Amino acid sequence: MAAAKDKDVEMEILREATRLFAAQGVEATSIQEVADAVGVKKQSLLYHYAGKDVLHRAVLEALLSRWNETLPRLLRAAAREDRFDAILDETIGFFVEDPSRARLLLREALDRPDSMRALVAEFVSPWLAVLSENIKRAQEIGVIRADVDPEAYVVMVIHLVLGNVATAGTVSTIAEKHRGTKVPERMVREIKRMARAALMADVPTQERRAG
Amino acid sequence: MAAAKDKDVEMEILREATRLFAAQGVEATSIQEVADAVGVKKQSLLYHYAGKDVLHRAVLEALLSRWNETLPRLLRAAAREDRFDAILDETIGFFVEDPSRARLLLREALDRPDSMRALVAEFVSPWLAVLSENIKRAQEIGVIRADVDPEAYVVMVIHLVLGNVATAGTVSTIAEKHRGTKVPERMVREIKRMARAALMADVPTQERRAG
DNA sequence: CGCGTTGCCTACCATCTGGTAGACATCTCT
DNA sequence: AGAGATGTCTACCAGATGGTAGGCAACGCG
Repeated sequence: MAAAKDKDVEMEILREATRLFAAQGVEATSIQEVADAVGVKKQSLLYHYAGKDVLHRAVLEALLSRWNETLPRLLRAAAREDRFDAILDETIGFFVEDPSRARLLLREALDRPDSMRALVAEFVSPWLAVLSENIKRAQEIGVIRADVDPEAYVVMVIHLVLGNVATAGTVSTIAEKHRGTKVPERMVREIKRMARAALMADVPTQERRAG
Repeated sequence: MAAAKDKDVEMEILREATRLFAAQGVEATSIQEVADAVGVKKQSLLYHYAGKDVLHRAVLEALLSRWNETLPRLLRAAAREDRFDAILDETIGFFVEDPSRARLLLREALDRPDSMRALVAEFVSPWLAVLSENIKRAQEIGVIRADVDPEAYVVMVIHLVLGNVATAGTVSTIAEKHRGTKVPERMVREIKRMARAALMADVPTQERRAG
């Protein structure tokens, strides 16, 4: 048995490496640890990924290629009518689906700012450009507040999503007994509310509490 | 020379450790490295701080005690009329003054969620309670939007500040040629604008662009 | 003066790190 | 069947890590 299972092992290594790198950081995770988690000897791992840096790159590439699969859906969403909620939902969903993604990216930004900048330039900038262009056009019509700084605004939303997902159950725990690793629904709701309120000119917020 | 300089060395160690821990993470920073940065032998460092964990704790305590010095000013600010801007300015200022603080806290949240939860409970929760209480009262008067979730809102603002400061020049670079380590003024402005817009019922934003 | 304390040092150590070399076994294709 | 590729392993290594043991000079103080 090879052809089928070989890929399985590589995928498994990638999955465990992603999890551990996200949880502890790349430097703090030994390839030994990854190998153990997969249930294989370190040297077998080194056969598939020639070095730690190779594994590291592979993990990032896997993450970003997944993101690139989501991008088209985002752009399609941008064309629809309720684009704002759709885009935000897709983005939040992507990270909530696997919080390791948020943690990994945040760590990358902290640990290797330069290489992160390159990744951002390649994978985020184009998407950012489209979004902020849309915002600018909406501003001209007056649908969106004129004082919004489009690029900066998008960055803010990214920080909201990444920060909340990555540190779910830590910073967020302040407001929640729920100490799980998942992002409390309450936080997701506030992200959306805030993102919308900071953008829209007046907006009758969809749900209105009895005040 | 002893009594005076001794403290100097300890402070110096603390400063360099803070910087390095923030930049690379605790696990990824060897005490050797810290000692070199201070210009002292590793064993001398180990004389002052019996172990790496001791040094680590000391760094965190130093940071949090600085924060506790800022707290009173915040609460005083909360009593004033323009409290919103004052509080936000103080908070942003605290982290911008030394971005290591933001990075360190973010790393702690990622690396040791449990110990971070404890720190949050001790140093953030009381302050959070006061703020959200204020927000709730303002909601009753109708000064603040009724759909704001006070605790969640404060957490969001924290994430905005921490995220932006910690990863300044990385995620934020998207929108800036300015690749320095400082937080672009543009981002600070958008944080404030967003925080305010998400909170206030209508708000004539202080500066209004020609639309 | 003598004696303990303080601060910094050299020397050393067990352990773990990423990585190499090379022995097997198995699977693939002619 | 036989040759080469493929995947897993044992054995090993040089270097770095956190930490210990202990020497030694300078100082404070009786």
